[in-house]
Amino acid sequence: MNEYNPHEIEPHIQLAWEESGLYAVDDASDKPKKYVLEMFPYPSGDIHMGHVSNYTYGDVAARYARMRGFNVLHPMGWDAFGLPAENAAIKHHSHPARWTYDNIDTQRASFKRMGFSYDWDRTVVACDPEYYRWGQWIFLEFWKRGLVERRNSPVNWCDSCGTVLANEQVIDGRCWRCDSEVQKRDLTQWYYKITDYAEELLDDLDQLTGWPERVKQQQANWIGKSEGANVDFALVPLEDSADTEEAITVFTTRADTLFGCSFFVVGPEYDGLEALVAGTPAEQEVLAFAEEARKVSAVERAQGDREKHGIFTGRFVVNPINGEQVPVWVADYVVADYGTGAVMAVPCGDQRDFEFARKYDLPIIPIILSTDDPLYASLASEQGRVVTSVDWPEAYAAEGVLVQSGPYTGMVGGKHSAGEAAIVEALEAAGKGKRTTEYRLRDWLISRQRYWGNPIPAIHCPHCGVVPVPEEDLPVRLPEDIDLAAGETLATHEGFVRCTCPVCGGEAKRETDTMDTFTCSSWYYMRYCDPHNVHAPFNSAKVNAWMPVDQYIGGIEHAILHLLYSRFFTKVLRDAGMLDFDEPFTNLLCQGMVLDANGEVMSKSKGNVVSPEDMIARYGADAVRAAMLFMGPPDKEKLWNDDVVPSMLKFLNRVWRIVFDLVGDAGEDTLFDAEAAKGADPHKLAMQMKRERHRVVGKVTEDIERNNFNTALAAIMELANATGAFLRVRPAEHRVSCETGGPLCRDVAETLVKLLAPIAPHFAEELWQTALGHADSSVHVQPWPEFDPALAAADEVELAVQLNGKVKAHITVAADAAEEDILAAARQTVASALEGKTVIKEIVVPKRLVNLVVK
RNA sequence: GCCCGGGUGGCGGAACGGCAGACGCAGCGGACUCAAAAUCCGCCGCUCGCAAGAGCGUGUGGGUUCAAAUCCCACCCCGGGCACCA
Repeated sequence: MNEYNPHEIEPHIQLAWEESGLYAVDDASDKPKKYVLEMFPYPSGDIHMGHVSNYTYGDVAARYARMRGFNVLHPMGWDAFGLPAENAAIKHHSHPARWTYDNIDTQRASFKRMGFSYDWDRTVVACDPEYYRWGQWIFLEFWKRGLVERRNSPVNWCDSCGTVLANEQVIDGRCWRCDSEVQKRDLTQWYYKITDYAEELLDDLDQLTGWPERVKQQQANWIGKSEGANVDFALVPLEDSADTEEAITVFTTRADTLFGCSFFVVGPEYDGLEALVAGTPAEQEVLAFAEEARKVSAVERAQGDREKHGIFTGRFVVNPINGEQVPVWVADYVVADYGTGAVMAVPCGDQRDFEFARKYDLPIIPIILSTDDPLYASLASEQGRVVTSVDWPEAYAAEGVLVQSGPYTGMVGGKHSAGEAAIVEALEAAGKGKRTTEYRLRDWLISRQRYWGNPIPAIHCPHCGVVPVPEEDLPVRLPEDIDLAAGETLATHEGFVRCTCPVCGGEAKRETDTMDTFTCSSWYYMRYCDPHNVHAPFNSAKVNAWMPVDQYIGGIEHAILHLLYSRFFTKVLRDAGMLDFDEPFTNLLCQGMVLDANGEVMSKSKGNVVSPEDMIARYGADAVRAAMLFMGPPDKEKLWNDDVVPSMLKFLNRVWRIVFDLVGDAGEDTLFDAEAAKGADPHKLAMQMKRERHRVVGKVTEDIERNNFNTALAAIMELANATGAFLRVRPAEHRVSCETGGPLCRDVAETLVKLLAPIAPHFAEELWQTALGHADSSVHVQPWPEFDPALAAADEVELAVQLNGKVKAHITVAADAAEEDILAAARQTVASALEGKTVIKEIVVPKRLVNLVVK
């Protein structure tokens, strides 16, 4: 009897797969397509358990789809630009490319050892000029379409990374990569105008029925749509000024509360602040206050409830709804880059304004109330203005009824209320307001002041301005002769910077910023569909044939970043006529983190990292794969437990023996137990075996379809257990007969092997070729086992008998027994408990239970 | 504060409103063995009981239902996202 030895079989099977090109994809196949994709890795070094989980899920999905008869595209590549490579190069006095490609080699070897079924011929490496060239091409396309902008504005600067960051890369005021504090700086930078697509990016979330709710929610939060109006407040001129035309515009979602506006606030970053206070008595004080307020760091600002500070500017504006003059304050609670950087303050309806009014003793005018409020009756009929500043503990921000609001008194107020609509309409008619929508989403800042990235294809000409590099000159190559350790950068690299203007031919300077690494990952999944194209980023027909990705798998940390940017790219390229779909990823699986046994994140500094390579070396890749799948549902966090891996090896060993027993020669049964077999009914056993085989195939199929890999594997274990029990008592003389041996046993053996093929691919392949004798074929291109629900159905079922919902006994009845017969049997079983009681209701749930309600 | 998840044995986790704890780990007992490992068989939520059995059990408190881990209401705790966004 041979033994299962993963270390012997895995390498030679991997080699055989590679030599036969088993996983090469044929574009011309007439099978239906299935695109299974996992987020490509950053080549940071050896693979970790997060990679194992991510890519094992993908590999199971891909292998399963292949066996279901799909033409499966399952590629792999590397997200190879980025700062870690550059830092490593500086540290080791080498070149980022070297570190990157070394790590890619390491990871590729590990992925092969894991047995992942990629078409390696389609590999995309983001730092390869053959790839980044087309990223530049796409940049130029965006430029043509008016989606590239270069502008000066306050940006997030990370000093330790030495570059600016996109909003999405700032987490609680800190850099996403190095966690150091981000500062605000005024710089001229390059942007992709993702806000042009804000509306569609939000609306189309509804189409994504195959995405987890939490991811869609996060994107919706991030885009942050608010419907409201811009309202103009005319500035009251200073006495010695003749200018009466000026106005300050605010954005508000609560125009219904306009009658309660008792003051007006601009933020310390407000553009026109200097002009506003010029010549006022407190000019210097106000400017000093604003300067001080601007110094507060992003981290500090992110700390929730901060005390509000403000100062009166000495100026007044006119409330457009009633002509009242209200004072203009500068205060630190106004967000600079949202809306217009100025707000109308309604302390009655807004908690922040309320607190500010309390602190600085500004009027609070009640204009919206609940009808339950004791004030309501008096104010509803009141003709004059009532101002109160004491009674309320907090602002009334909910929906309510408007009072003291002129013609709008009595209307419903609140966001999107009738009162709001009426007032905005009146403002629009008067030319003092305009309905508008604001988004929290900002344009995507894509320029980075780093070497190891895709160069922005632009040229600065003293005569022609900033001009695009002509398409035929692409790619703008990164110079290889650069000494980063010596402090050299693209900007100091003479050979890179000096160029001629493509428009006038004069001397010019090349743009020295590179693109955010997320631009590379925003379209790589399209390149996989046509990876060797030298004429275009991709052939549209090929991409339209493969895309969208049917199953995308990756970490939740990209819920906003990568997934939002990719959706944006897809929509732009669609509008450019290159794509015929709206969304890139139909189904999304966000895997949970792999944590250590105590629920802690694995990290080198904690010393709790479990090495996948170590596990493979000890137990083989198939056991590692099975353990990862068995650990829990893919989208939940998994607490890694080393003990699960050997237990999976044990399980595979067991199946190994079972398969050989099922189809091996007579007399070699290792599992047969003569004592236990005495009196066994061979025919009945065979029927049970067959039923279990069909039931489990149905269950495994359903579970894999829903990505419930843990319960799929549990079901296979059930089949193995049932088969083991069957073999234990199977009389030797029946082992080749029609029902009890022969065809049934062979069918069970092949079924077990096929069900395990996506999970333990080497193991299944070896059994398929040796034990099952299919020496010249691969189990991975066999059809998935069929199952017949009729055969899975039992002819007898056990029902629970409940009294008042509590289980008291069990009865076994024919599966098709009549309800009356079932009830009769049930009553009889619990007869003694029924004595002296009246049955007032009887419930029969077919194939499950009987409940007798008694009194 | 708003919005998503989640809370089930010693542990990881299962359960279309229908027998809570599938499957596995750990533990306990047995077979095989000189012995151990491996393998095989059995037990394994808690409490009381020699047992038959009884009672209690899915974060807490209510409710709906013949029947609730599952549905509804209120609350507590844990994880995540957004947040002075007007």
